[in-house]
Amino acid sequence: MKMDDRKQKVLMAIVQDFIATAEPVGSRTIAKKYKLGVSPATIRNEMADLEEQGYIEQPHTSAGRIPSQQGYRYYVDYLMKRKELSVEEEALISNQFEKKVKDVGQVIQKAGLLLSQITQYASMIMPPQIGTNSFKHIQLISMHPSRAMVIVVMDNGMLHHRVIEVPEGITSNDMETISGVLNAKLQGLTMESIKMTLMKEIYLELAMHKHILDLAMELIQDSLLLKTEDKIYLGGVFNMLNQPEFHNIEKVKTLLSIIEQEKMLCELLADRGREVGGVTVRIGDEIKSHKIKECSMITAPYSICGKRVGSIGVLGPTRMEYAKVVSVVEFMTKNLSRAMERMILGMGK
Amino acid sequence: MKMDDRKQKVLMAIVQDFIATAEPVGSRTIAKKYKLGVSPATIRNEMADLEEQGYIEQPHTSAGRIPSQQGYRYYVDYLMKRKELSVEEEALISNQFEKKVKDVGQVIQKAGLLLSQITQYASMIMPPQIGTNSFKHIQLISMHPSRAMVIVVMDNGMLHHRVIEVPEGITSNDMETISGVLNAKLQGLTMESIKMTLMKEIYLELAMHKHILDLAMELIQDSLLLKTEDKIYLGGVFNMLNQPEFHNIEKVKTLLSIIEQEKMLCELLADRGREVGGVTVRIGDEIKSHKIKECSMITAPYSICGKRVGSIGVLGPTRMEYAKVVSVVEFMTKNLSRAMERMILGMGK
DNA sequence: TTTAGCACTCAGTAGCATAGAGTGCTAACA
DNA sequence: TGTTAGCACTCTATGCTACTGAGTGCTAAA
Repeated sequence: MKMDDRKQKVLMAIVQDFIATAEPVGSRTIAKKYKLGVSPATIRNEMADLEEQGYIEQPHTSAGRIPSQQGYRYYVDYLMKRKELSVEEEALISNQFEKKVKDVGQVIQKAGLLLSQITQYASMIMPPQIGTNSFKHIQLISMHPSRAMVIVVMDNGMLHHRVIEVPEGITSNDMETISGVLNAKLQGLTMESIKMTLMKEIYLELAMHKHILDLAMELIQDSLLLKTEDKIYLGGVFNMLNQPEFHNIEKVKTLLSIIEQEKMLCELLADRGREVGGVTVRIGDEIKSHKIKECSMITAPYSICGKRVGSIGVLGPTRMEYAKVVSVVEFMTKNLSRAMERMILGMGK
Repeated sequence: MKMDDRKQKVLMAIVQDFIATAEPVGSRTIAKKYKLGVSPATIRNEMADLEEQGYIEQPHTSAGRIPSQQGYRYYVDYLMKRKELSVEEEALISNQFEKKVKDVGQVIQKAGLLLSQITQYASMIMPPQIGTNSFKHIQLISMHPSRAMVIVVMDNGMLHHRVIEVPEGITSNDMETISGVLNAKLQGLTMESIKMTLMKEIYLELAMHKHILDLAMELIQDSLLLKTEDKIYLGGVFNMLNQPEFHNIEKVKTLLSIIEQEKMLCELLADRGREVGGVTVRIGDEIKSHKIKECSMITAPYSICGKRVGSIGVLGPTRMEYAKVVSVVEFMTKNLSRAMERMILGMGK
């Protein structure tokens, strides 16, 4: 694993140059551009070694070298220096998050847009998961003689609703009663605590409205249990088309067909692999989908009051500007966390 | 405008063949495949006429003919025969819509998915607009000493919510009072009827809570006025990549960059141009966006209880299967209308 | 009015030579 | 022992040419 200092410099030059140009890098280029103080011939020797060790590869004999997956990994783990955001970029993000927003969805959307604008790759954002949050309020609203809307509010501000069928003859007053009882009994509890015992208690109290109660409970359960909402904000996928590796339509197609399978992406976002300082970098095959090829993914969780509630991520070609994206993603999680907290808890403006 | 019978047949053959193959159509092909009972030479003469009149064009001298925009228009207006859906397709749609669904969003999503699956083009669906709907219920819920959530329910089942800041010291009871008054005064009214006079009345009654009332009213206004939500469901954009006209990356890029500007699409969806039997077909330039090239759009409104509340549409290359898509779009609006009605009004299962 | 025949046009493709980038190896050098 | 210059070699990319084939438009005959 330990590597000669000069080899590291050569590898770094190759990775950086390839990231910048998308062209295989030759020994002459390195000697000229990165002034290691040695001749191309020496660099060629180093390159031969690096290739033997698996850090770089050659598309064909008369071409320069490109980093292998292992090469990128070494770069990310040992060589890369964070590239901080420019003042303008930081300002752009901060500004956007200072503005008033209506709801969680909007914040998510904004974050996604920024992320893809700044990185020029695709962005993915998983909205706050509510699996372990607690129940805040339930409201039944009569919509029609035989229909009612159930609204469930979670204490983190998320909201779920559904229209259900109710037997005719249930009055608005009945609904108020049911809402009242449910609120009194369930408020502040997490799903784990809503045990059968408790349920029985409520059922007794509201025996007359068993049917409607069943439906309401179903929704509450759904809201509380639905772990991974399988919804995910995807943005800037089209940026990817500007990357030279996607000038080939076939590649674009496979990429996009994957991206449409949101579920799988969700899992990837949720799972934190080898995380370093909060940020996870997955390179090539490390994305455990045999179908995504030549892509890397950088993800990080954001939190509300220190509790991780969701993740954001950037998907780009393996030839990705890791140094930059890692910084952006990190900065974004901080801002997103803060914005979420402000919105939900009512701190600050 | 009147056209020779045989010319019509030739034009029809050219349009149909080009739609099917995406290759310029030659005189020999027409003579062989479409057996008009005349020789290629005769067809060549007809084709020369058709070209002169602007219905078809030639990419280059030694190629066959392709329909011009005007040619497609003539085809759609006078020649095309609806191609009804297959039994399987109808069943697929009906089945999907019979299933239980949670909310409007889900129905919309389902419709979009079906539309793009069946047509293999991109689908666009505008959710029900609430501009003129009436207010059903408002609920204030305390989330935190200085934050409350306002939930507004419209009588068509749409729901809007926002977290607002409230002065500390407002109790849950106060909120109940406010909710109560607002509900009593506003229920069933459309925005048009919520006039200043009425507002004053409420303000008097709730003078003590002016601030929070302002915020609540703001949300109600937003919910009621927000005409075009500018949200739109887009699906199956990636299908388009299978169309040979989009094998050129540049075209894909311009197409996709347009599609990202949802707002403009919204306007197109909302506006019904030359509508025939509920369905509007826009060919090429007729889509009033100078940037979308070589695309056609087929749109139709769906309704709830006879009132048009939204639109659905399909976007594809000008070389689109008009006959099929028109039928699909029409069939889909019917099903979507029914599903919406069922969900919101509580008819049927 | 229709058709057969024919010369003409032009995109696409295959073949071929050339240029250029980059390598690996060897031998000389510090 | 590590570094470098020189050189032969490999392989892609590019441009050129010739050829093929699809399809046309025109003319003259049926």
